Amino acid sequence: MLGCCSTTTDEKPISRKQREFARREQEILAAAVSLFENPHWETVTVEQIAKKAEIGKGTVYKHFTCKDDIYANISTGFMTRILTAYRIHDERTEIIDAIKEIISTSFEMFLGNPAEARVSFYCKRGDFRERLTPELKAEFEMLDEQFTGYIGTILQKGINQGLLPNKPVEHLMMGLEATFDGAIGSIWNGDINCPQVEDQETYITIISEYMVAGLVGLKK
Amino acid sequence: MLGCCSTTTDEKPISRKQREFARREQEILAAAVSLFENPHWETVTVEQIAKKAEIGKGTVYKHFTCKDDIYANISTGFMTRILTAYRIHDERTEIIDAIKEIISTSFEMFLGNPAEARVSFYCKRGDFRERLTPELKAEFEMLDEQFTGYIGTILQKGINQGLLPNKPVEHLMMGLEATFDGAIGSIWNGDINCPQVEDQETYITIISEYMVAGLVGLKK
Amino acid sequence: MLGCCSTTTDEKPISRKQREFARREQEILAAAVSLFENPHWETVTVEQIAKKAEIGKGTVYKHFTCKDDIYANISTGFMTRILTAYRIHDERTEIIDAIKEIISTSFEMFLGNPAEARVSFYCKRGDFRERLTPELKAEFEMLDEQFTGYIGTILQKGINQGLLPNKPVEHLMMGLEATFDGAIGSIWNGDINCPQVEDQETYITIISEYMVAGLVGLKK
Amino acid sequence: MLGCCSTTTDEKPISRKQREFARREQEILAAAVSLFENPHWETVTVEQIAKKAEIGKGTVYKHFTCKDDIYANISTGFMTRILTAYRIHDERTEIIDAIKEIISTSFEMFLGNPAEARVSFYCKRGDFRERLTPELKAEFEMLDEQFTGYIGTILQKGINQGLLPNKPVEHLMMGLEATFDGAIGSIWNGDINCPQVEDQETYITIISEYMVAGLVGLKK
DNA sequence: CATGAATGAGTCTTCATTCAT
DNA sequence: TATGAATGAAGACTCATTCAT
Repeated sequence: MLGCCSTTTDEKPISRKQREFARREQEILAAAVSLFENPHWETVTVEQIAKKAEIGKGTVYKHFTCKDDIYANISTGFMTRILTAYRIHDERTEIIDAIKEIISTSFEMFLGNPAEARVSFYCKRGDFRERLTPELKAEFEMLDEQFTGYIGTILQKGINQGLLPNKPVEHLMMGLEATFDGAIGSIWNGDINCPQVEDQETYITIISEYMVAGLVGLKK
Repeated sequence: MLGCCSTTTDEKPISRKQREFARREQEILAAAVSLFENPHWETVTVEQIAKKAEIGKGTVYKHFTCKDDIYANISTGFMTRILTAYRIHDERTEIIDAIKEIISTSFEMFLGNPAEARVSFYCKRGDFRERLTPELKAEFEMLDEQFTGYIGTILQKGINQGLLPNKPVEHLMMGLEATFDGAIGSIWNGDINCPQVEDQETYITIISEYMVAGLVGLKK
Repeated sequence: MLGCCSTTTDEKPISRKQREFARREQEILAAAVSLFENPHWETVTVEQIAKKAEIGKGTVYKHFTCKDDIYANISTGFMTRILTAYRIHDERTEIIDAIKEIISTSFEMFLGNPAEARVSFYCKRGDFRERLTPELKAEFEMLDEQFTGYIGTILQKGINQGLLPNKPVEHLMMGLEATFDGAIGSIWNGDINCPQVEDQETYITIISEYMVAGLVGLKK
Repeated sequence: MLGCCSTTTDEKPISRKQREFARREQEILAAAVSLFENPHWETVTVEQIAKKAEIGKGTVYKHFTCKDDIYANISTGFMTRILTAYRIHDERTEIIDAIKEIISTSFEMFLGNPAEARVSFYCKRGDFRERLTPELKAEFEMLDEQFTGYIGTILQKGINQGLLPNKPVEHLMMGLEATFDGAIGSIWNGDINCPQVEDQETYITIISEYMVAGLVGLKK
């Protein structure tokens, strides 16, 4: 009945009222996301979200047990959408292209949805996960697995085809993830990190090439 | 004359009292650092710092104009120490080894001083830098330049020796920095990112190799 | 919608809850006023007001955006009451009597409601007005106009009837206001100013006569 | 030895050191006055005064027991200077002119020395006087008496000459003082009180005329 | 005497969460 | 179910005054 309900498969959507209630949940999340767009997203208050969603503050708590619950739902929703975006290009047979596709899709999703991406970053923190209810925790773990599973499969194919170094896929993924996370962080926070670069796009190109190079280069 | 005074070269530390005052400043910073060790470092209050340093709250404000001033001083101090650590191995002639040295030194410094490192990360944020006084801003910029200067010189040598791709050193640095930042972030935040890894050391080894590979691999 | 709402004409006070909320606002103001009674009124804290009103500190901020907002509402409320008090005697035809009536009503209101009067004095300060929201600023200006309008009309009649000197009513008002303000200030602050006087009433009589004399005396 | 010492007649100014000490006191007061020039004078801190006087904060407390003591000394000094200014025109024989002279001198002194005047206003407050040491209290009382004595004598002459109404001089003074205080207050605080007036000078002229008119007008 | 470092109570304001209607 | 008023702990920062050197 709470935030996480959006992911449970409602077998029998009983009635008008229930549908309305479900829709309200999405409205709250949408309001939150629109407010989180600015870099000081952590300072957005529950009251502001409620106002933006044109509902009462108390109602927010009918849908989400606490503020963290809102964060969590934004994050899981976003992660799900990324997975979906990945799968659109599933048919690619060239492994290296597939990897590049994943990288570029990831950049697109993160930079195109800064609010959700920022929240998702926050939701990766260990201490955040600790605070979560077991249900949400499990949901995050499931999504994490889907990510590693999806990317891991592709990397494994690359290894099998001799395109990538024969190392545990988890290890290969670490470098990718670290570079991606670091790059995104730099873009969000920092004038400091990418000053000589004319624009963001160039930066992303450089980083993307670096990611692939690091992956392939490990081979020897 | 306040916090930042630690960086001015006191030509003649006139008296006992002045020395005591300077020491007190270090005690405050040490207290802050010890408190920032925990992942919730941002929630540490000035009062807690004062209590830890066994002084009154007001005294903290005799040394630092505001909380941000404390952050900034921890960060600049840490950055200075890293630069010093880099330079110890200055005599290395093998470029690739020099790069590896920088990477491992960085990991050692960041993971060995999590509090200061965390704060330094925070101090890289653009909005933080904006809030700073011109003096501190300039100091940060100077340190930033020393970093890019130091690493840039080594990378340039690598390019000249044909060991690294002939690209602007700034571009080469971006990948390195992004991966490093991302890896550090993963370690701090996350159980999520390195689950299959037995220990942190392995993770660092993997990332370090990845960084070098990404650098060298760009060549072709 | 906050503090100032007391002055908007609630067309349909929709519900019990709304009425309760409005009442609470009055209770806060009443608590503040009762606390402002003592001469150190400026040192009264929001917390004290809240405690007196038997509510939480945070609740105060549901009704008033800041401390100044409380001051402003007390002042506008008081000014409105004075205007109402003036108008009770509207039918007077003797101009000099009307003026005396205004003077004595003013003294009664200011001395009978020292807290509100003191705050109102404070709210006349230019720097206070600057800090105000445009809405409150406008409300004050409106009230100021009503005051000058009301008194100005009477003075103008006096001029027309040849009872008062033919000068701009604004000029006539200045002397009145200065004397009144000064007298009130003396009473509030000072043992110093009226020592030989047996009691306050005598002082007021003297000042009132002086005010009228100054007004009429300018004629020649 | 403290602030108030400046008014005791040093019978034997023993030596260099003592003179230096006495001069220091004047420097502190001068620093304070220069700082009190701005309308937010009450927010000036002891530290600011010390810095301006180019001495240590502790030294201030060697000369003045507390902040109020500084206020008091500024006020008594200013009051003394006003009395001196009054007496310059002592030879005037026309009573009405003498009164006008007092009024205009007062305006000149108060508007020409806003810092000292403001402080003096503050020092007239009953609660301020209460906090004072008996010595300072007595000094203020002495000065108050000199004021009432000086002006009272002139007014009495006016009464004797049939120029002023035959009332207790104290009563006559009350109106004058109230108007003067109110006018000064209006000028300091207020955009509100003198809007239609082109400039301050006009306002003062109007008020001055009003004061004389009030005085003389009481006659009948 | 001169100093200025140290103090800590006191200020306003914010906000996630609760709960009665 | 929806609401929004109420809560109160918490936080950054100030400043008159003291006191050891």
